[in-house]
Amino acid sequence: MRKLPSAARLARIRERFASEAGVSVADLAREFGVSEMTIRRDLSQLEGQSHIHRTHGGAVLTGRMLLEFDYRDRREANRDAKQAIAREARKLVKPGQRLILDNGTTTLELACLLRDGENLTVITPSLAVASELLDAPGVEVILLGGVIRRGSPDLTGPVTEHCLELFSADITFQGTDGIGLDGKLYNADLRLARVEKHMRRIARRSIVLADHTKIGRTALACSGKLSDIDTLITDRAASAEAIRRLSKLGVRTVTV
Amino acid sequence: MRKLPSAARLARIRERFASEAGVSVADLAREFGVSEMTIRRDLSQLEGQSHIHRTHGGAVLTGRMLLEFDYRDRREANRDAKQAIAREARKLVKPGQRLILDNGTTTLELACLLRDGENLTVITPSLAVASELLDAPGVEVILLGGVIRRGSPDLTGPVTEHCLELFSADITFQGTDGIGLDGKLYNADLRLARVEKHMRRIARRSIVLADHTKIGRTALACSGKLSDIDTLITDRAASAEAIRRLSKLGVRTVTV
DNA sequence: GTATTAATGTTAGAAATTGTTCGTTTAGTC
DNA sequence: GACTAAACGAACAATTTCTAACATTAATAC
Repeated sequence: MRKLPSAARLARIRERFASEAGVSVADLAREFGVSEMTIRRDLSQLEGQSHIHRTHGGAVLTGRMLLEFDYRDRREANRDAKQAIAREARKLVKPGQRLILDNGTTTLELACLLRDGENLTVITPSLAVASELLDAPGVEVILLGGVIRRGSPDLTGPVTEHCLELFSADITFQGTDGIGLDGKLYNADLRLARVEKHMRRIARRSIVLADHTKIGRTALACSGKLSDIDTLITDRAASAEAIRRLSKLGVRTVTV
Repeated sequence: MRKLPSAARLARIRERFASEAGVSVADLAREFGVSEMTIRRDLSQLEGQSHIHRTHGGAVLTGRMLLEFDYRDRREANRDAKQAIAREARKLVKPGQRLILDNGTTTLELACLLRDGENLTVITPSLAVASELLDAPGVEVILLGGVIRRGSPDLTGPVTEHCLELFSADITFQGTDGIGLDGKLYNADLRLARVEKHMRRIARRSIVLADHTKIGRTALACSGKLSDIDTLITDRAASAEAIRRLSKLGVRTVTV
Protein backbone atom coordinates (compact mmCIF):
# COMPACT_ATOMS: atom_id res chain seq x y z
CA MET A 1 0.00 0.00 0.00
CA ARG A 2 1.14 3.46 -0.91
CA LYS A 3 2.23 5.70 1.87
CA LEU A 4 0.07 8.68 2.56
CA PRO A 5 1.01 11.99 4.06
CA SER A 6 0.71 11.95 7.79
CA ALA A 7 -2.40 14.08 7.95
CA ALA A 8 -4.21 11.72 5.61
CA ARG A 9 -3.28 8.85 7.88
CA LEU A 10 -4.70 10.73 10.83
CA ALA A 11 -7.94 11.26 8.97
CA ARG A 12 -8.13 7.59 8.07
CA ILE A 13 -7.54 6.58 11.64
CA ARG A 14 -10.35 8.85 12.68
CA GLU A 15 -12.63 7.29 10.11
CA ARG A 16 -11.92 3.90 11.59
CA PHE A 17 -13.74 4.97 14.71
CA ALA A 18 -16.91 5.44 12.74
CA SER A 19 -17.20 1.69 12.22
CA GLU A 20 -15.30 0.34 15.19
CA ALA A 21 -15.37 1.57 18.72
CA GLY A 22 -11.71 0.78 19.34
CA VAL A 23 -8.50 0.23 17.42
CA SER A 24 -5.21 -1.44 18.23
CA VAL A 25 -1.80 0.06 17.66
CA ALA A 26 -0.46 -3.14 16.11
CA ASP A 27 -3.30 -3.38 13.59
CA LEU A 28 -2.97 0.21 12.51
CA ALA A 29 0.80 -0.09 12.13
CA ARG A 30 0.38 -3.12 9.90
CA GLU A 31 -2.40 -1.54 7.91
CA PHE A 32 -0.59 1.68 7.14
CA GLY A 33 2.83 0.14 6.84
CA VAL A 34 4.43 2.34 9.45
CA SER A 35 6.08 1.65 12.77
CA GLU A 36 4.08 1.31 15.93
CA MET A 37 5.81 4.35 17.33
CA THR A 38 4.36 6.42 14.54
CA ILE A 39 0.88 5.17 15.30
CA ARG A 40 1.38 6.00 18.95
CA ARG A 41 2.37 9.51 18.02
CA ASP A 42 -0.70 9.78 15.82
CA LEU A 43 -2.94 8.61 18.60
CA SER A 44 -1.48 11.07 21.10
CA GLN A 45 -2.13 13.80 18.63
CA LEU A 46 -5.74 12.75 18.17
CA GLU A 47 -6.06 12.50 21.90
CA GLY A 48 -4.84 16.06 22.19
CA GLN A 49 -7.74 17.10 20.01
CA SER A 50 -9.89 15.07 22.38
CA HIS A 51 -11.33 12.88 19.66
CA ILE A 52 -10.23 9.68 21.31
CA HIS A 53 -9.04 8.27 24.56
CA ARG A 54 -5.87 6.23 24.52
CA THR A 55 -5.65 2.84 26.15
CA HIS A 56 -2.97 0.20 26.39
CA GLY A 57 -2.58 -1.28 22.98
CA GLY A 58 -4.83 1.15 21.20
CA ALA A 59 -7.51 3.74 21.63
CA VAL A 60 -11.26 4.14 22.00
CA LEU A 61 -13.67 6.82 20.97
CA THR A 62 -14.57 9.41 23.56
CA GLY A 63 -17.11 11.58 21.93
CA ARG A 64 -18.80 11.55 18.61
CA MET A 65 -18.34 13.49 15.50
CA LEU A 66 -21.28 15.73 15.19
CA LEU A 67 -23.05 18.02 12.83
CA GLU A 68 -21.16 17.42 9.68
CA PHE A 69 -21.96 19.88 6.93
CA ASP A 70 -20.49 20.11 3.52
CA TYR A 71 -19.67 23.72 2.98
CA ARG A 72 -16.97 23.16 0.46
CA ASP A 73 -18.27 24.54 -2.80
CA ARG A 74 -19.88 27.66 -1.53
CA ARG A 75 -17.06 28.51 0.76
CA GLU A 76 -14.52 28.22 -2.00
CA ALA A 77 -16.28 30.59 -4.35
CA ASN A 78 -14.52 33.93 -4.26
CA ARG A 79 -12.76 33.02 -1.11
CA ASP A 80 -10.01 35.60 -1.52
CA ALA A 81 -12.51 38.40 -1.87
CA LYS A 82 -14.51 37.14 1.07
CA GLN A 83 -11.45 36.97 3.27
CA ALA A 84 -10.41 40.48 2.31
CA ILE A 85 -13.90 41.76 3.10
CA ALA A 86 -13.84 39.92 6.42
CA ARG A 87 -10.48 41.49 7.32
CA GLU A 88 -11.92 44.91 6.68
CA ALA A 89 -14.95 44.10 8.83
CA ARG A 90 -12.69 42.84 11.61
CA LYS A 91 -11.21 46.30 11.98
CA LEU A 92 -14.56 47.65 13.06
CA VAL A 93 -14.80 45.36 16.07
CA LYS A 94 -13.59 46.65 19.43
CA PRO A 95 -13.02 44.65 22.63
CA GLY A 96 -16.08 44.21 24.78
CA GLN A 97 -18.65 44.57 22.03
CA ARG A 98 -21.73 42.51 21.42
CA LEU A 99 -21.97 41.36 17.84
CA ILE A 100 -24.55 39.61 15.73
CA LEU A 101 -23.16 37.38 13.01
CA ASP A 102 -25.59 36.30 10.38
CA ASN A 103 -25.48 33.11 8.35
CA GLY A 104 -23.25 33.01 5.32
CA THR A 105 -19.79 32.19 4.15
CA THR A 106 -18.45 35.73 4.39
CA THR A 107 -19.57 36.14 7.96
CA LEU A 108 -18.02 32.75 8.64
CA GLU A 109 -14.68 34.10 7.44
CA LEU A 110 -15.19 37.00 9.83
CA ALA A 111 -15.86 34.55 12.64
CA CYS A 112 -12.45 32.95 12.00
CA LEU A 113 -10.83 36.36 12.44
CA LEU A 114 -12.68 36.98 15.69
CA ARG A 115 -11.15 33.97 17.41
CA ASP A 116 -8.58 36.18 19.09
CA GLY A 117 -11.21 38.68 20.17
CA GLU A 118 -11.26 40.10 23.68
CA ASN A 119 -14.36 39.91 25.80
CA LEU A 120 -16.70 39.68 22.83
CA THR A 121 -20.23 38.34 22.81
CA VAL A 122 -21.30 36.81 19.53
CA ILE A 123 -24.97 36.15 18.89
CA THR A 124 -25.59 33.95 15.87
CA PRO A 125 -28.11 31.66 14.20
CA SER A 126 -25.27 29.84 12.44
CA LEU A 127 -23.98 26.56 13.78
CA ALA A 128 -20.86 27.03 11.68
CA VAL A 129 -20.07 30.36 13.30
CA ALA A 130 -20.80 28.87 16.70
CA SER A 131 -18.44 25.97 16.15
CA GLU A 132 -15.70 28.24 14.88
CA LEU A 133 -15.83 30.39 18.01
CA LEU A 134 -16.69 27.72 20.54
CA ASP A 135 -13.18 27.35 21.89
CA ALA A 136 -12.15 30.97 21.54
CA PRO A 137 -11.28 32.08 25.09
CA GLY A 138 -12.30 35.70 24.68
CA VAL A 139 -15.63 35.07 22.99
CA GLU A 140 -18.95 34.04 24.48
CA VAL A 141 -21.24 32.42 21.96
CA ILE A 142 -25.00 32.66 22.16
CA LEU A 143 -26.81 30.47 19.71
CA LEU A 144 -30.25 31.56 18.66
CA GLY A 145 -32.91 28.89 18.65
CA GLY A 146 -34.90 27.77 15.68
CA VAL A 147 -35.62 25.12 13.13
CA ILE A 148 -32.59 23.45 11.61
CA ARG A 149 -32.83 23.60 7.86
CA ARG A 150 -31.92 20.22 6.47
CA GLY A 151 -28.43 20.25 5.02
CA SER A 152 -27.76 23.80 6.06
CA PRO A 153 -25.99 24.66 9.27
CA ASP A 154 -28.19 27.48 10.38
CA LEU A 155 -31.34 28.25 12.27
CA THR A 156 -34.36 30.17 11.10
CA GLY A 157 -38.01 30.65 11.76
CA PRO A 158 -40.24 32.39 14.28
CA VAL A 159 -38.26 30.98 17.18
CA THR A 160 -35.13 32.62 15.89
CA GLU A 161 -36.90 35.95 15.57
CA HIS A 162 -38.35 35.60 19.00
CA CYS A 163 -34.92 34.87 20.49
CA LEU A 164 -33.52 37.99 18.89
CA GLU A 165 -35.98 40.12 20.83
CA LEU A 166 -34.06 39.30 23.97
CA PHE A 167 -30.92 41.05 22.84
CA SER A 168 -29.39 44.27 21.76
CA ALA A 169 -26.08 44.52 20.01
CA ASP A 170 -23.41 46.97 18.95
CA ILE A 171 -22.97 45.75 15.40
CA THR A 172 -24.72 43.27 13.18
CA PHE A 173 -22.75 41.74 10.32
CA GLN A 174 -24.86 40.26 7.57
CA GLY A 175 -24.34 38.58 4.27
CA THR A 176 -26.82 38.82 1.46
CA ASP A 177 -27.71 36.91 -1.68
CA GLY A 178 -28.16 39.97 -3.80
CA ILE A 179 -28.09 43.77 -3.81
CA GLY A 180 -30.37 45.18 -6.47
CA LEU A 181 -29.37 48.39 -8.17
CA ASP A 182 -32.75 49.61 -6.99
CA GLY A 183 -31.22 49.67 -3.52
CA LYS A 184 -32.93 46.63 -2.13
CA LEU A 185 -31.32 43.73 -0.31
CA TYR A 186 -32.37 40.26 -1.38
CA ASN A 187 -32.26 36.84 0.15
CA ALA A 188 -33.02 33.47 -1.40
CA ASP A 189 -34.88 32.31 1.68
CA LEU A 190 -37.94 34.09 2.94
CA ARG A 191 -37.43 33.09 6.55
CA LEU A 192 -33.83 34.23 6.53
CA ALA A 193 -34.90 37.57 5.11
CA ARG A 194 -37.27 38.08 8.01
CA VAL A 195 -34.58 37.17 10.52
CA GLU A 196 -32.20 39.68 8.95
CA LYS A 197 -34.71 42.47 9.32
CA HIS A 198 -34.99 41.69 13.01
CA MET A 199 -31.24 41.71 13.44
CA ARG A 200 -30.93 45.19 12.07
CA ARG A 201 -33.62 46.45 14.39
CA ILE A 202 -31.78 45.47 17.54
CA ALA A 203 -28.29 46.56 16.51
CA ARG A 204 -26.84 50.03 16.75
CA ARG A 205 -24.98 49.61 13.46
CA SER A 206 -25.67 47.33 10.51
CA ILE A 207 -22.94 46.24 8.15
CA VAL A 208 -23.46 44.15 5.06
CA LEU A 209 -20.62 42.05 3.67
CA ALA A 210 -21.03 41.17 0.01
CA ASP A 211 -18.52 40.29 -2.67
CA HIS A 212 -18.96 41.91 -6.06
CA THR A 213 -20.87 38.97 -7.55
CA LYS A 214 -23.81 39.89 -5.34
CA ILE A 215 -24.17 43.39 -6.72
CA GLY A 216 -26.90 43.75 -9.29
CA ARG A 217 -28.40 40.38 -8.44
CA THR A 218 -31.79 39.81 -6.99
CA ALA A 219 -33.41 36.86 -5.25
CA LEU A 220 -36.75 35.69 -3.99
CA ALA A 221 -37.20 37.72 -0.86
CA CYS A 222 -36.41 41.33 -0.06
CA SER A 223 -34.90 41.71 3.38
CA GLY A 224 -34.72 45.49 3.42
CA LYS A 225 -33.28 48.58 1.80
CA LEU A 226 -29.72 49.77 1.54
CA SER A 227 -30.75 52.89 3.44
CA ASP A 228 -31.43 50.63 6.43
CA ILE A 229 -27.77 49.78 6.76
CA ASP A 230 -24.75 51.83 7.73
CA THR A 231 -21.94 50.35 5.68
CA LEU A 232 -21.52 48.01 2.76
CA ILE A 233 -18.18 46.27 2.45
CA THR A 234 -17.40 44.77 -0.93
CA ASP A 235 -14.33 44.00 -3.03
CA ARG A 236 -12.81 46.19 -5.66
CA ALA A 237 -13.82 43.87 -8.46
CA ALA A 238 -17.18 45.57 -8.19
CA SER A 239 -17.73 47.87 -11.13
CA ALA A 240 -17.12 51.56 -10.44
CA GLU A 241 -20.46 52.34 -12.04
CA ALA A 242 -22.33 50.04 -9.66
CA ILE A 243 -20.58 51.46 -6.63
CA ARG A 244 -21.39 54.98 -7.72
CA ARG A 245 -25.06 54.10 -8.02
CA LEU A 246 -25.11 52.45 -4.62
CA SER A 247 -23.36 55.40 -2.99
CA LYS A 248 -26.01 57.67 -4.44
CA LEU A 249 -28.58 55.66 -2.53
CA GLY A 250 -27.02 56.86 0.68
CA VAL A 251 -24.95 53.93 1.88
CA ARG A 252 -21.34 54.24 2.86
CA THR A 253 -19.49 51.77 0.64
CA VAL A 254 -16.04 50.44 1.46
CA THR A 255 -14.12 48.52 -1.20
CA VAL A 256 -11.12 46.37 -0.34
CA MET B 1 1.58 11.38 -21.04
CA ARG B 2 1.32 14.80 -22.56
CA LYS B 3 1.94 17.69 -20.31
CA LEU B 4 -1.03 19.79 -19.46
CA PRO B 5 -1.21 23.51 -19.07
CA SER B 6 -0.89 24.47 -15.46
CA ALA B 7 -4.48 25.58 -15.04
CA ALA B 8 -5.71 22.18 -16.18
CA ARG B 9 -3.41 20.49 -13.73
CA LEU B 10 -4.75 22.61 -10.90
CA ALA B 11 -8.29 21.67 -11.85
CA ARG B 12 -7.38 17.99 -11.94
CA ILE B 13 -5.76 18.19 -8.53
CA ARG B 14 -8.84 19.85 -7.19
CA GLU B 15 -10.98 17.05 -8.62
CA ARG B 16 -8.88 14.54 -6.77
CA PHE B 17 -10.20 15.87 -3.51
CA ALA B 18 -13.70 14.97 -4.53
CA SER B 19 -12.87 11.28 -4.37
CA GLU B 20 -10.01 11.19 -1.88
CA ALA B 21 -9.64 13.13 1.29
CA GLY B 22 -5.88 13.43 0.95
CA VAL B 23 -3.26 13.45 -1.78
CA SER B 24 0.51 13.02 -1.71
CA VAL B 25 3.01 15.24 -3.47
CA ALA B 26 4.98 12.29 -4.77
CA ASP B 27 1.94 10.65 -6.34
CA LEU B 28 0.79 13.80 -8.04
CA ALA B 29 4.26 14.50 -9.39
CA ARG B 30 4.45 11.05 -10.89
CA GLU B 31 0.94 11.20 -12.24
CA PHE B 32 1.34 14.51 -14.01
CA GLY B 33 4.94 14.01 -14.99
CA VAL B 34 6.16 17.17 -13.33
CA SER B 35 8.61 17.83 -10.53
CA GLU B 36 7.55 17.70 -6.94
CA MET B 37 8.38 21.35 -6.58
CA THR B 38 5.72 22.18 -9.14
CA ILE B 39 3.14 20.19 -7.27
CA ARG B 40 4.07 21.96 -4.07
CA ARG B 41 3.57 25.29 -5.74
CA ASP B 42 0.21 24.11 -7.05
CA LEU B 43 -0.87 23.06 -3.62
CA SER B 44 0.12 26.35 -2.01
CA GLN B 45 -1.93 28.11 -4.61
CA LEU B 46 -4.92 25.89 -3.99
CA GLU B 47 -4.53 26.36 -0.28
CA GLY B 48 -5.16 30.06 -0.69
CA GLN B 49 -8.30 29.76 -2.72
CA SER B 50 -9.85 26.45 -1.90
CA HIS B 51 -10.50 24.57 1.18
CA ILE B 52 -7.46 22.39 1.45
CA HIS B 53 -4.73 22.32 4.00
CA ARG B 54 -1.16 21.51 3.13
CA THR B 55 0.68 18.94 5.15
CA HIS B 56 4.04 17.23 5.01
CA GLY B 57 3.92 15.02 1.99
CA GLY B 58 0.72 16.31 0.52
CA ALA B 59 -2.53 17.99 1.36
CA VAL B 60 -5.89 17.18 2.89
CA LEU B 61 -9.34 18.56 2.56
CA THR B 62 -10.66 20.76 5.31
CA GLY B 63 -13.93 21.70 3.67
CA ARG B 64 -16.09 19.65 5.87
CA MET B 65 -17.38 21.42 8.83
CA LEU B 66 -17.41 19.40 11.94
CA LEU B 67 -18.95 20.50 15.15
CA GLU B 68 -17.25 18.19 17.52
CA PHE B 69 -17.95 17.78 21.14
CA ASP B 70 -16.47 15.62 23.72
CA TYR B 71 -18.49 13.45 26.04
CA ARG B 72 -15.48 11.90 27.69
CA ASP B 73 -16.37 8.52 29.04
CA ARG B 74 -19.86 9.31 30.12
CA ARG B 75 -21.50 7.74 27.16
CA GLU B 76 -19.75 4.45 27.70
CA ALA B 77 -20.67 4.20 31.34
CA ASN B 78 -23.59 1.81 31.70
CA ARG B 79 -24.31 2.01 28.04
CA ASP B 80 -26.26 -1.24 27.93
CA ALA B 81 -28.58 -0.10 30.68
CA LYS B 82 -29.05 3.26 29.00
CA GLN B 83 -29.94 1.64 25.71
CA ALA B 84 -32.45 -0.66 27.34
CA ILE B 85 -34.04 2.32 29.08
CA ALA B 86 -34.13 4.21 25.79
CA ARG B 87 -35.84 1.26 24.06
CA GLU B 88 -38.52 1.28 26.71
CA ALA B 89 -38.99 5.03 26.30
CA ARG B 90 -39.24 4.65 22.54
CA LYS B 91 -42.39 2.56 22.96
CA LEU B 92 -44.19 5.55 24.45
CA VAL B 93 -43.72 7.69 21.35
CA LYS B 94 -46.52 7.73 18.77
CA PRO B 95 -46.37 9.20 15.25
CA GLY B 96 -47.16 12.89 15.01
CA GLN B 97 -46.14 13.77 18.55
CA ARG B 98 -44.14 16.73 19.70
CA LEU B 99 -41.35 15.70 22.05
CA ILE B 100 -38.84 17.50 24.21
CA LEU B 101 -35.52 15.74 24.59
CA ASP B 102 -33.34 17.01 27.37
CA ASN B 103 -29.55 16.92 27.50
CA GLY B 104 -27.89 13.73 28.61
CA THR B 105 -26.48 10.49 27.35
CA THR B 106 -29.64 8.46 27.96
CA THR B 107 -31.82 10.86 26.02
CA LEU B 108 -29.19 10.77 23.30
CA GLU B 109 -29.66 7.01 23.04
CA LEU B 110 -33.37 7.65 22.73
CA ALA B 111 -32.69 10.13 19.94
CA CYS B 112 -30.90 7.38 17.99
CA LEU B 113 -34.01 5.22 18.25
CA LEU B 114 -36.24 8.05 17.05
CA ARG B 115 -34.47 8.32 13.70
CA ASP B 116 -37.15 6.21 12.05
CA GLY B 117 -39.94 8.22 13.65
CA GLU B 118 -42.91 9.40 11.63
CA ASN B 119 -43.91 13.02 11.56
CA LEU B 120 -42.28 13.81 14.89
CA THR B 121 -41.21 17.18 16.17
CA VAL B 122 -38.27 17.13 18.54
CA ILE B 123 -37.47 20.17 20.62
CA THR B 124 -34.08 20.03 22.30
CA PRO B 125 -31.33 22.12 23.87
CA SER B 126 -28.79 19.44 22.98
CA LEU B 127 -26.57 19.80 19.94
CA ALA B 128 -25.87 16.09 20.14
CA VAL B 129 -29.53 15.18 19.91
CA ALA B 130 -29.99 17.69 17.11
CA SER B 131 -27.13 16.22 15.12
CA GLU B 132 -28.39 12.70 15.58
CA LEU B 133 -31.80 13.58 14.18
CA LEU B 134 -30.72 16.12 11.62
CA ASP B 135 -31.04 13.84 8.63
CA ALA B 136 -33.97 11.79 9.85
CA PRO B 137 -36.69 12.28 7.24
CA GLY B 138 -39.65 11.95 9.59
CA VAL B 139 -38.35 14.25 12.29
CA GLU B 140 -38.30 18.02 12.46
CA VAL B 141 -35.70 19.35 14.85
CA ILE B 142 -36.11 22.59 16.73
CA LEU B 143 -33.04 23.69 18.58
CA LEU B 144 -33.53 25.90 21.58
CA GLY B 145 -31.31 28.93 21.81
CA GLY B 146 -28.90 29.72 24.57
CA VAL B 147 -25.34 30.02 25.72
CA ILE B 148 -23.09 27.20 24.59
CA ARG B 149 -21.32 25.74 27.56
CA ARG B 150 -17.68 25.28 26.69
CA GLY B 151 -16.88 21.64 26.15
CA SER B 152 -20.44 20.55 26.56
CA PRO B 153 -22.80 20.06 23.67
CA ASP B 154 -25.83 21.75 25.08
CA LEU B 155 -27.51 25.07 25.55
CA THR B 156 -28.62 26.63 28.79
CA GLY B 157 -29.48 29.91 30.35
CA PRO B 158 -32.31 32.40 30.32
CA VAL B 159 -32.53 32.34 26.54
CA THR B 160 -33.21 28.63 26.60
CA GLU B 161 -35.95 29.09 29.16
CA HIS B 162 -37.44 31.89 27.17
CA CYS B 163 -37.48 29.78 24.01
CA LEU B 164 -39.30 27.03 25.80
CA GLU B 165 -42.18 29.37 26.52
CA LEU B 166 -43.01 29.30 22.83
CA PHE B 167 -43.86 25.63 22.80
CA SER B 168 -46.05 22.96 24.16
CA ALA B 169 -45.29 19.27 23.85
CA ASP B 170 -46.79 15.85 24.31
CA ILE B 171 -43.94 14.29 26.22
CA THR B 172 -40.71 15.52 27.75
CA PHE B 173 -37.90 13.02 28.22
CA GLN B 174 -35.30 14.05 30.74
CA GLY B 175 -32.19 12.65 32.24
CA THR B 176 -31.05 13.50 35.72
CA ASP B 177 -27.84 13.44 37.73
CA GLY B 178 -29.45 12.05 40.83
CA ILE B 179 -32.71 10.93 42.39
CA GLY B 180 -32.67 11.34 46.13
CA LEU B 181 -34.55 8.84 48.24
CA ASP B 182 -36.32 11.90 49.60
CA GLY B 183 -38.06 12.07 46.23
CA LYS B 184 -36.17 15.01 44.80
CA LEU B 185 -34.52 15.22 41.40
CA TYR B 186 -31.01 16.63 41.29
CA ASN B 187 -28.82 18.15 38.65
CA ALA B 188 -25.14 19.08 38.81
CA ASP B 189 -25.76 22.34 36.98
CA LEU B 190 -28.04 25.00 38.36
CA ARG B 191 -28.97 26.42 35.00
CA LEU B 192 -29.84 23.01 33.60
CA ALA B 193 -32.04 22.37 36.62
CA ARG B 194 -34.02 25.52 35.88
CA VAL B 195 -34.41 24.55 32.24
CA GLU B 196 -35.71 21.13 33.22
CA LYS B 197 -38.37 22.65 35.42
CA HIS B 198 -39.57 24.70 32.49
CA MET B 199 -39.68 21.67 30.24
CA ARG B 200 -41.99 19.82 32.54
CA ARG B 201 -44.34 22.78 32.74
CA ILE B 202 -45.01 22.85 29.02
CA ALA B 203 -45.35 19.10 28.45
CA ARG B 204 -48.41 16.98 28.99
CA ARG B 205 -46.34 14.08 30.33
CA SER B 206 -42.91 14.04 31.91
CA ILE B 207 -40.72 11.00 31.82
CA VAL B 208 -37.36 10.68 33.52
CA LEU B 209 -34.76 8.24 32.21
CA ALA B 210 -32.20 7.24 34.81
CA ASP B 211 -30.04 4.17 35.18
CA HIS B 212 -29.73 2.63 38.62
CA THR B 213 -26.51 4.45 39.49
CA LYS B 214 -28.48 7.69 39.73
CA ILE B 215 -30.83 6.41 42.41
CA GLY B 216 -29.94 7.54 45.88
CA ARG B 217 -27.51 10.14 44.60
CA THR B 218 -27.82 13.84 45.01
CA ALA B 219 -26.17 16.79 43.31
CA LEU B 220 -25.88 20.54 43.58
CA ALA B 221 -29.23 21.70 42.32
CA CYS B 222 -32.72 20.35 42.82
CA SER B 223 -34.75 20.46 39.64
CA GLY B 224 -38.02 19.26 41.11
CA LYS B 225 -39.82 16.48 42.86
CA LEU B 226 -40.65 12.97 41.72
CA SER B 227 -44.32 13.81 42.13
CA ASP B 228 -43.89 16.31 39.29
CA ILE B 229 -43.20 13.54 36.81
CA ASP B 230 -45.38 10.80 35.40
CA THR B 231 -42.98 7.93 34.86
CA LEU B 232 -39.49 6.96 35.85
CA ILE B 233 -37.73 4.43 33.65
CA THR B 234 -34.73 2.71 35.17
CA ASP B 235 -32.92 -0.60 34.84
CA ARG B 236 -33.45 -3.68 36.96
CA ALA B 237 -30.06 -3.37 38.58
CA ALA B 238 -31.76 -0.82 40.81
CA SER B 239 -32.30 -2.28 44.26
CA ALA B 240 -35.82 -3.50 44.96
CA GLU B 241 -35.78 -1.56 48.18
CA ALA B 242 -35.06 1.71 46.41
CA ILE B 243 -37.75 1.13 43.81
CA ARG B 244 -40.27 0.36 46.55
CA ARG B 245 -39.46 3.62 48.27
CA LEU B 246 -39.74 5.62 45.04
CA SER B 247 -43.07 3.99 44.16
CA LYS B 248 -44.35 4.99 47.55
CA LEU B 249 -43.65 8.60 46.60
CA GLY B 250 -46.27 8.31 43.90
CA VAL B 251 -44.27 7.85 40.74
CA ARG B 252 -44.92 5.08 38.26
CA THR B 253 -41.63 3.23 37.96
CA VAL B 254 -40.78 0.99 35.04
CA THR B 255 -37.73 -1.27 35.23
CA VAL B 256 -36.22 -2.87 32.16
C1' DG C 1 13.99 37.11 -35.10
C1' DT C 2 14.53 38.89 -29.95
C1' DA C 3 12.66 40.54 -25.51
C1' DT C 4 9.80 39.65 -21.77
C1' DT C 5 7.23 37.07 -18.75
C1' DA C 6 5.50 33.06 -16.64
C1' DA C 7 6.15 28.44 -15.47
C1' DT C 8 9.08 24.70 -14.33
C1' DG C 9 13.31 22.28 -12.76
C1' DT C 10 17.46 21.97 -9.66
C1' DT C 11 19.98 22.35 -5.72
C1' DA C 12 21.25 22.88 -0.87
C1' DG C 13 20.27 23.79 3.72
C1' DA C 14 16.39 23.71 7.11
C1' DA C 15 12.49 21.45 9.07
C1' DA C 16 9.42 17.82 9.92
C1' DT C 17 8.43 13.05 10.08
C1' DT C 18 9.59 8.41 10.91
C1' DG C 19 12.33 4.46 12.71
C1' DT C 20 15.21 2.40 16.39
C1' DT C 21 16.80 1.46 20.76
C1' DC C 22 16.26 0.95 25.50
C1' DG C 23 14.76 1.77 30.09
C1' DT C 24 10.11 2.28 32.31
C1' DT C 25 5.30 1.46 32.98
C1' DT C 26 1.13 -1.28 32.57
C1' DA C 27 -2.23 -5.30 32.45
C1' DG C 28 -2.88 -9.67 33.31
C1' DT C 29 -1.63 -14.12 35.67
C1' DC C 30 -0.18 -17.04 39.13
C1' DG D 1 1.77 -9.18 45.94
C1' DA D 2 5.37 -10.79 42.57
C1' DC D 3 6.24 -12.11 37.82
C1' DT D 4 6.04 -11.65 32.88
C1' DA D 5 5.11 -10.12 28.46
C1' DA D 6 3.41 -6.55 26.11
C1' DA D 7 3.07 -1.74 25.46
C1' DC D 8 4.78 2.76 26.32
C1' DG D 9 7.72 7.11 26.11
C1' DA D 10 12.09 9.58 25.53
C1' DA D 11 16.11 10.40 23.03
C1' DC D 12 18.58 10.08 19.08
C1' DA D 13 19.49 8.73 14.19
C1' DA D 14 17.87 8.21 9.56
C1' DT D 15 14.84 9.52 6.19
C1' DT D 16 11.74 12.33 3.84
C1' DT D 17 9.88 16.59 2.73
C1' DC D 18 9.99 21.62 2.73
C1' DT D 19 11.52 26.34 1.49
C1' DA D 20 14.06 29.55 -0.96
C1' DA D 21 17.09 30.88 -4.22
C1' DC D 22 18.70 30.50 -8.67
C1' DA D 23 18.93 28.25 -13.41
C1' DT D 24 16.32 26.71 -17.18
C1' DT D 25 12.64 26.11 -20.29
C1' DA D 26 8.25 27.35 -22.50
C1' DA D 27 4.92 30.91 -23.95
C1' DT D 28 3.79 35.37 -25.61
C1' DA D 29 4.51 39.82 -27.40
C1' DC D 30 6.74 43.07 -30.32
